[in-house]
Amino acid sequence: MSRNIQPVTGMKDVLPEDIGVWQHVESTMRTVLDAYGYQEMRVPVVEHTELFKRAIGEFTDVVEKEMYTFTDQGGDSLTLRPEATAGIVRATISNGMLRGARLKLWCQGPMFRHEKPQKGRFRQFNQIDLEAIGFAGPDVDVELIALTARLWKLLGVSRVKLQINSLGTSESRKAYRELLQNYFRQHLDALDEDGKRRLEGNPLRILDSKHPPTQAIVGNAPVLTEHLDAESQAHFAELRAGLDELGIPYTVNPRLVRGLDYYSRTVFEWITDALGSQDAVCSGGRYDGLIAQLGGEPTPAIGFAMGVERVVELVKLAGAVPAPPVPDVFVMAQGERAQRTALALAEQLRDGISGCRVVLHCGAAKFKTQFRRADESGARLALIVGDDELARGVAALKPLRGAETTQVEYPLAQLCARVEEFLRRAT
RNA sequence: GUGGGCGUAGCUCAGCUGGUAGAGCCCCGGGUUGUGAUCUCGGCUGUCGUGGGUUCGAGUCCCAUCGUCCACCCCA
Repeated sequence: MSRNIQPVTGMKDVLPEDIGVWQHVESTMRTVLDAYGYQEMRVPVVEHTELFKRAIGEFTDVVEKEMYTFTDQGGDSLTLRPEATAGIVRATISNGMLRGARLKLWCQGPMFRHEKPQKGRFRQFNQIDLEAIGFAGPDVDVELIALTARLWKLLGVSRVKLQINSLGTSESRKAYRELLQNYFRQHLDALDEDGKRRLEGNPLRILDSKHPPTQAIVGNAPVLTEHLDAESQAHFAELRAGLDELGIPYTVNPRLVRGLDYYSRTVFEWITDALGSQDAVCSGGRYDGLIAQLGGEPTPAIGFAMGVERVVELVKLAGAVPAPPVPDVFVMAQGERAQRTALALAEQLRDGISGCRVVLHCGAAKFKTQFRRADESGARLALIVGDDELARGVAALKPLRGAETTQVEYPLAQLCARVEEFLRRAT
């Protein structure tokens, strides 16, 4: 056992027993994205390290200590993407897609962050990522959130709550930041280690502290939403009005500060109480400055990322997991000649009946075992090639798991018709 | 990166205060049976996570290390 090759820490296999939920989540999401006119695109898993440093922010946790960065054989510093927005934005610039365009894009795939794994947190995890580029909002902001709300509805997920906030423009945030620093400097003794460290680096995060003495101070701290520039305030008001109109419940959380530097104005987060301490299921926001910052022509945009593993977990908890497909016909045979015949018959069924799910039990197992496998497979019909049948050039058809055990034999020429007839009767 | 719990057959676990390993399920084979349920008989699998140490002797004690789970942190 110790000699076996271990999976890499924090990287999980998705086993067949779980794949149904994944596919359900993915296909439901696809349906929703189609309904809103979003187009899929695919971008590399690896980008130049520089891209993430510039997009996410050099002094964020993600960039400072969580990236999988390596030097390739050519001496370039490359990084496994820790999030998707940077890559998408880079792609729109690289491919000359901007130029005043209105882009509604999405992509899906694995992201990588070297964190310590725990419940709902992995080093390789999947995100569905969506970006609306070229839209200043706030109408798209509302639509984007409506899209996510629709997804929860279709997936039967109810234990999620929406929080929203506005960070203002980068200028007004800078001003607020100074205000906040001044306030906390007057209450230095109430801050814990983390708080003191953040005071210079990212004072907004102190608002999120779980440290009780810090929380007490936070209560009287200046509130971000009260220090927004006028335009951002109007933007935020319209966002709220839009959500109200669509009947999407939310709470304004003035302490909601996204961890990546590029956000401005609208930020939102769907949180859950069902997954332990990793409670963010889907979150995003507006990043009006990012594209210009990465060298594209100034373009407003908004997007979000959804943690697929976490959504899958929520769907499982809600019990809304669709049943896996069941074979139509289970073919069994014993002996070399019979197995060859069975193989041919199975092909005949797949040829003759479109979409027919045929499972073959090849091998030396006895019919007793094969019947058990057939039952376990959930198949409705068994097609048996035994010695008797072989000798007479026929096969036996037998309903499975029913009370009746009548065994009927058919000339092979009529096989497809008979099977089809049976399957039709069974549904 | 910091803390705590856990690491014994494919799976779930038992193994008291140290004396070189067990149960159930699964799997394989036989019997019973209206060939697939039930029942019954038999069988297989482990360097007890890894490496050191203490001891006449360690799954059981000590140290280290790795893995895993949960929390902090951070975030999807």
